[in-house]
Amino acid sequence: MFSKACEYGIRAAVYIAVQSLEERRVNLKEIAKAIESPEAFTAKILQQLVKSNIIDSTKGPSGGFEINKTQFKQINLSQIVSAIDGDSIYTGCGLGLKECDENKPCPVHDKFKDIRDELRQMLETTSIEELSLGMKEGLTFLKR
Amino acid sequence: MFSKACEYGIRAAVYIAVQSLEERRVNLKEIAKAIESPEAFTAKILQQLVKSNIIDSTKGPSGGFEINKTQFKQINLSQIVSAIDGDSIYTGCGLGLKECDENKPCPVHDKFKDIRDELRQMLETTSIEELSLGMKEGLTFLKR
DNA sequence: TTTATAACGGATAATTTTGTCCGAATTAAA
DNA sequence: TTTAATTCGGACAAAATTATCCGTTATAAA
Repeated sequence: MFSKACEYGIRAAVYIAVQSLEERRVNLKEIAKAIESPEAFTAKILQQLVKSNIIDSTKGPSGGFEINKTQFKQINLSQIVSAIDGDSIYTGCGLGLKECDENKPCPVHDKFKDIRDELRQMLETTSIEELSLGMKEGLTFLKR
Repeated sequence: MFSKACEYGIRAAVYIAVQSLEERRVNLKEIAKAIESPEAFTAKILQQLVKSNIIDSTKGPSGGFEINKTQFKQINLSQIVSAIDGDSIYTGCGLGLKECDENKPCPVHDKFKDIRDELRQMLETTSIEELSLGMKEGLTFLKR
């Protein structure tokens, strides 16, 4: 469904969010360990999230990553996915055709449209806040 | 969503089905041209479909690929996807966790489950027959 | 029986994605 | 002011996926 980079990106964002709830800024090493991801690769992904203004970063000692609490409700999965994988998941044809729309649909166009609309709906309505609360309550997990 | 190989595989299967409706057996060259796919790569994918008993092949002059009409109703998208991409699309965790289930769910487990169940439902209930009929009527397309 | 056609199978190559390394820039703490 | 911690950025490497090549096998037609 998503690229590996995107999976790591979502996991990292959720972890950062959970820690930000407690006013904790976290660094790369801690994040990679917490979500069991390759450190250097995760660094690249975090940089993308910083550039997309989804997370904030601070250099130097006691630096690291955090999410501004005022944005908690506004950041959703859709933004993270778009930042990392682009929006091909929404716009691309299910069978890989370059040109596929209502006028010239592929054989599965309508059926895929339904599924993708629901996926989009889900990603857009799932906030980072919601996900971090589930984590905080110990109901969900980010590794294994 | 699917791998490129899987996209080509579905397109090829639909094309073969449409031609089989008219009792036409088609060869690799024709298929690759019709669906605008790389010939040699498509050959590999067709071999997978043959091994999975989704399509039939015949060697030699006037040989090629076809789909047994008696199977038209039984072959669905789910079988093609499973044959090429495996069933990770059904079973894998949306965030890439090795271990993710009701007992130890990732933060998006439930939401993804809903989407994937619908995807599965769609793939399982969409037959190759249905798709080939849309093509035959000139309503859907396999290239561009 | 010979020949040409087409799928099959294995090796190899190109491209993309995933992952690593390392030095530069920044900045808080000593 | 110096040092150490940390992100940032670019180059590089490994792995996976996509794609090609070419000889082998089977078989229909000549």
